Amino acid sequence: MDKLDIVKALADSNRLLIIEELKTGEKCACELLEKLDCNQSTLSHHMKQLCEANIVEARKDGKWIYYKLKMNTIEEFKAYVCSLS
Amino acid sequence: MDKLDIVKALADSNRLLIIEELKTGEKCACELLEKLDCNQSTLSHHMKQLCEANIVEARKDGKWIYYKLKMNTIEEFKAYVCSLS
DNA sequence: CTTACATATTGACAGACATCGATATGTAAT
DNA sequence: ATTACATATCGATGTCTGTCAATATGTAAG
Repeated sequence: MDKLDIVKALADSNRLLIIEELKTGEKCACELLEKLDCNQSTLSHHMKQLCEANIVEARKDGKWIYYKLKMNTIEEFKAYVCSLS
Repeated sequence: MDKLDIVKALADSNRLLIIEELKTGEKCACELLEKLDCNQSTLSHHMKQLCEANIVEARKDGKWIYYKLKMNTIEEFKAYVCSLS
């Protein structure tokens, strides 16, 4: 886990919203797109960054791609934040 | 606490280093400057951002300014990260 | 095989931001 | 008063990044 990659991936209002959505469970890209005020290509770009930072993982099912939070990484990041106090 | 402000303030390698330094306790700007590979004005700029995000607080003592982690904010941010899992 | 749909990629662009040198401000010592 | 030191601010610059339109790729249905 790279802390810097993670915080950089979090440092955007749309990506924080995406994470908020994924807290309630797996969602496909088109569901996420409905919640955000942005273009499809912009969403795709954000999902790529979240995946590359290992915060989110993707699963393909037919023509849909489902995303969910990657708990390993989140736990590691949580441990880092806890180490600050 | 604004999550976005916090993650944005964390999303820089020098500022992560600063936080790492402050984990061990209060330090003045010149001590931090020794640890970072940057200019004095750059450090000052980073400290301003960390203070404005309420991650760090400053205390003036003579000609020195001492910085330390602001635990209130860190605890709140920790609560957010914990809410993700 | 054609059409429709879901998602990714590319290229362009504007705004954000890290960095620096120069300078200003404030403080203490001589 | 002057000098030395600690820190902040300003202005300029180059790089990074969020955004979009256009296009490509992949998948399923008709």
